[in-house]
Amino acid sequence: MSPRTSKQFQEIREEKRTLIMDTALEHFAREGYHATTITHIAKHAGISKGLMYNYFESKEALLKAIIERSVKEVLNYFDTDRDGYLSEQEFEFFVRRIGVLLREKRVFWSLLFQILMQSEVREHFLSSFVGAGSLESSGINPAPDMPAAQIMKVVTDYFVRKGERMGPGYDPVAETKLFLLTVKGYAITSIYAGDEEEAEDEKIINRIIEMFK
Amino acid sequence: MSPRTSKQFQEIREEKRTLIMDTALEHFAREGYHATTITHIAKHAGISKGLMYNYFESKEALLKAIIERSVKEVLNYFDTDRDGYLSEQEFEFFVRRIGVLLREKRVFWSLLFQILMQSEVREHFLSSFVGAGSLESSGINPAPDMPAAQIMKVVTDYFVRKGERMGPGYDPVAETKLFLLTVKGYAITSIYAGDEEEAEDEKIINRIIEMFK
Amino acid sequence: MSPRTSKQFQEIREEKRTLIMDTALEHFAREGYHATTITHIAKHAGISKGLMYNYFESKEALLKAIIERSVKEVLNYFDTDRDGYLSEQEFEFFVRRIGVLLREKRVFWSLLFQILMQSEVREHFLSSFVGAGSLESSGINPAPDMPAAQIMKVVTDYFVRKGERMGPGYDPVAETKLFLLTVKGYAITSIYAGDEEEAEDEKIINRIIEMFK
Amino acid sequence: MSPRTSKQFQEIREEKRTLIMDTALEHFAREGYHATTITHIAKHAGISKGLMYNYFESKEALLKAIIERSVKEVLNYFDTDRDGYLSEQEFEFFVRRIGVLLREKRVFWSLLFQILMQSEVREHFLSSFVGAGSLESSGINPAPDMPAAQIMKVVTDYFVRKGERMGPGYDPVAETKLFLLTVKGYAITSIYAGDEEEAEDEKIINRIIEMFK
DNA sequence: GATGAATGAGTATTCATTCAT
DNA sequence: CATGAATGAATACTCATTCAT
Repeated sequence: MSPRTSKQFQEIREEKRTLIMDTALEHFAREGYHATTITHIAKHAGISKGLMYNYFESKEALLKAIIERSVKEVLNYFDTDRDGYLSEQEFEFFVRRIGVLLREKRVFWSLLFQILMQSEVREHFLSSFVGAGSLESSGINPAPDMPAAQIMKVVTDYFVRKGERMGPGYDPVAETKLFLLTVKGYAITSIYAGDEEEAEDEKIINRIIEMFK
Repeated sequence: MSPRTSKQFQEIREEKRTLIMDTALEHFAREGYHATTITHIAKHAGISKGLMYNYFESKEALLKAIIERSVKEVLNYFDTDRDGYLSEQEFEFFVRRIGVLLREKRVFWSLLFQILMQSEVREHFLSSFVGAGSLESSGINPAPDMPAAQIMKVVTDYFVRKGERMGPGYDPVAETKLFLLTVKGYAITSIYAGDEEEAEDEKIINRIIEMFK
Repeated sequence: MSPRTSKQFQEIREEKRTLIMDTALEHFAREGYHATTITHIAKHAGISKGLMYNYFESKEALLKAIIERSVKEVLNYFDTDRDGYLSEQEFEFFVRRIGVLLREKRVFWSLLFQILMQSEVREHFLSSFVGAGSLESSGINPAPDMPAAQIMKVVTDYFVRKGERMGPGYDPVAETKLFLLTVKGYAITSIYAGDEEEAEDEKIINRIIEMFK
Repeated sequence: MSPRTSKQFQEIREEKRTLIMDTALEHFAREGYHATTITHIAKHAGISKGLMYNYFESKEALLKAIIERSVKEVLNYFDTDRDGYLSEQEFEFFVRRIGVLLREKRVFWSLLFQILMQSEVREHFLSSFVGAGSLESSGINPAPDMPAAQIMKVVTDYFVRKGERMGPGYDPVAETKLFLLTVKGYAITSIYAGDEEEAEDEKIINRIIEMFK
């Protein structure tokens, strides 16, 4: 009988927001952003279309919120590396973590790649939180203020240092690019592989570590 | 003034068909399939909407035709390898050819990847001419009747043979997967890289060859 | 701490009702009835949407209440004239009072005119308390039971009497119409004029009085 | 069998455009802009909703087109006065013409007034072709480049000249304002009067001319 | 063959209103 | 009394597709 406290309201909002985002992510990833209708999302989330708009200003805003959330989570995942230095041992750990991350957030990555593939959409959407060009191009000196760019820098530095160790025959720039490209390849392979193939993944990760450590 | 022969008609038809497909490909790739309207394509191709439907049954049919055509071209490109055997020298040639192919048909690949990323769409569209799962999964024993599958087989065989050469420490299955994944990573990197970065591509290709030859 | 008396409750209710109506009037007038949302009103009145419906059955009912209240106030303003007779001196006073009234309730008049301009809406809304056609048409013999109609009658009578004084060249019906029309013109000019122009209003009022006295 | 010529297409477009605008004007005026739905307009115009958007970019664009067209027609109506001088005889003619104009385009005026009454909407819509403030405020020296402003100037000049004729007791500014206000009053009275009352209009016009000539 | 007007099913979005708490 | 989450009917707008000419 007594009215809901503002804390209760807060909780309801948070829960429902998450529910909507999770549902939407799933469908955006599977059917594509355009092909997924708000009606569809609402139905699968068990709410009315109208309510969606109580939580998100628009379909695009919903997409942005999803990406923003996941990017934040991913970056948090790498927070331990923020000392800006990657030792050989840490490098191995780093690569393995990428593997875990890909498996754990498969649906999100699927969506993210999809979006990155549309040149028109890319800038409009991602520049703000990923740092334009940091993930998709192989450019090496990215703007240092973006979290994603920081990770990039850490990797680059690792290969530069390795270059010092390896002598003049070693090209750190090319090696960085090759590593990044391999990671991307691993990523899309991993994202779209059926679950039954996962078992063997370990071997591939080991080989990648072996190659670039 | 004299009435055109039916052969001339045929040629005009073929030209216009190509024009439409080229225009559509460009826009599908840049703005995405859904975001591209028939009106837009028709306008940029310099024809009327109605005529579009004279050449293609539907928007989907147009997309299918585009993919079909390009897949055919790509496969023709590898026709020399149809003897089913890839020598070490041929392997190097094979990898370089992939690089060329990616650069030459960037727009198409951009579109293809986009489509492959949508799990729902993938099966519906591609199973027919690429062979389900052949490009996107790393599965190794594909159906042998598909042209894409044949290329796959050639590659697999190459690594099996290399395995025999390398001794028991060498895992051909893992190595094949690693190679495919590297190629994919190279592909998406190459497709979405700006033109200014192309210059350095050669080094990467060389490194890949070195790694897997 | 002691429980509020029912009288206090009543007062609170009345105050809140007034607050809602004032807020709504402001927004209805400025942005238009349709463009103003309940959410907007509630937010600006500092209450919840739900509470709004505790005080008013519907958006339309709110509008009706606003108009009703203002019409009542306006008519009260003219209560002194209810003796049904307008002397020459009283006429001057009457016209000046119209000027004051327009300035004091600008926002309401703005809303009222807006509503009166929609033929479809007019009858539906206003017939009940203003008397159909009394304000917007120049018809001269209105239904005598409506307060607005009574004012109309007083004015008409004034001009009839003036006609007796002025002789056969004078047409009281036309003169009444001209007067009403002038008042209307003055009204919309006054309502929509910027505040800086108000200063000169006095001259206009004087000229109107001069013309019709 | 042969395809339509571009001239035929032109004609079809022109006709349908007019049909849509006429239908929409009618409904906008009667029910108000917001309350009139596109579906409603389309149904009454005997076309599909979709076609509406083939001719007008949006509901708002439709409204703008309607106003633009009518304003143009109205201004053309006064084109003869463009010599910038209004003699006494011409003044009489001018006033009568206003009367005719109001009767002939009643529906449009009804719509225009409605829009002018919403302060929020006014500037957004009308500034461009009417000249901001020229019709609704009584300011006297309007920007001289707007057609509506030119008419305004002609009127103002008329009263200034009359002031010279009338001597120091005559205030041309006040008189201009009074005239404009009377015209506005006449306008709204005329627009919203039923047809049966039109007959008597002549007398009023005569009185207005008498008063201001 | 060629055109673009016309259709209509579908899509995102809005908003008055209800109701559990 | 008070809240704001939830609903759903309505609305503007889009676009692949058809078809008369």
